[in-house]
Amino acid sequence: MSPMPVPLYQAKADFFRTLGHPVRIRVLELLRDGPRPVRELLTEIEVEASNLSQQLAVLRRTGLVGAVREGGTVVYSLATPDVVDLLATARRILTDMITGQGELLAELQAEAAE
Amino acid sequence: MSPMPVPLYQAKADFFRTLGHPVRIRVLELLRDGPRPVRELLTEIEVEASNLSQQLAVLRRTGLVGAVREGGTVVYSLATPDVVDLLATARRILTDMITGQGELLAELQAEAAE
DNA sequence: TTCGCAATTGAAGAATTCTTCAATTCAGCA
DNA sequence: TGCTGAATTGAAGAATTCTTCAATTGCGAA
Repeated sequence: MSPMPVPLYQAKADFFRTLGHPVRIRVLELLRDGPRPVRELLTEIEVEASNLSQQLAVLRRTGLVGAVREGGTVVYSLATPDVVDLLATARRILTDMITGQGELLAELQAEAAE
Repeated sequence: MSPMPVPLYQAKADFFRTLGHPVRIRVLELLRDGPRPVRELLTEIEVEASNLSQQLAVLRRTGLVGAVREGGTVVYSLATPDVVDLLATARRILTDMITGQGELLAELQAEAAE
């Protein structure tokens, strides 16, 4: 059983880390439905333009999104549709965990009522 | 079209952020194959005991893993098997993205062939 | 009890990431 | 040319996360 080469889990961690920001999550979810110009992302995400640009830059560096200039605007899109699967799986896990907490809460309440 | 409630993408971001650390990734991948005592994780992951404990605490708080004390040792396990899907999807995306950067690609393929 | 091992905790400084501001680039148009 | 709106960039301080150390807890054996 060979040990996992060192740089690999670092790469995986870096990858997940780029997803670990609310604005970047929002961008990816908006791009699920197709390419969008920055201007449009900006109207849906309440954040300063320069901040959005910073987060878009992070996503670009990681290679999760691509950007194309079209005249005066820049249009962003997902680099791979797999991202959609990832977000869906994450949501499922989150749902499970919240449900689990709900059950736990219910148990605690039932217990307290005895 | 109602906007996504604010705390939700924050929750998603927090979730991904807990995955954004090489030691935590390693732990989750080791737990894929079943529950393991801390002592055993420690032999496979080269890190100080207190550091591993800190990272395990992060995973516990997020609810991704569970811990049970068995005598002198503590055994960890995945809280939900969905985590396995998430890691697999992430690997697929990484594979897509780094095609052309030989080293990492080879490692990913070797891992997939296990 | 007391010792020893396994694991965790709290806290401090180091390192990284975020947010914001000012300045800059780029394209289109008067 | 110069002006405007769109988007990006660089840099600084603020905020968060990491690593490490020392101290502590829990449990079984002597």
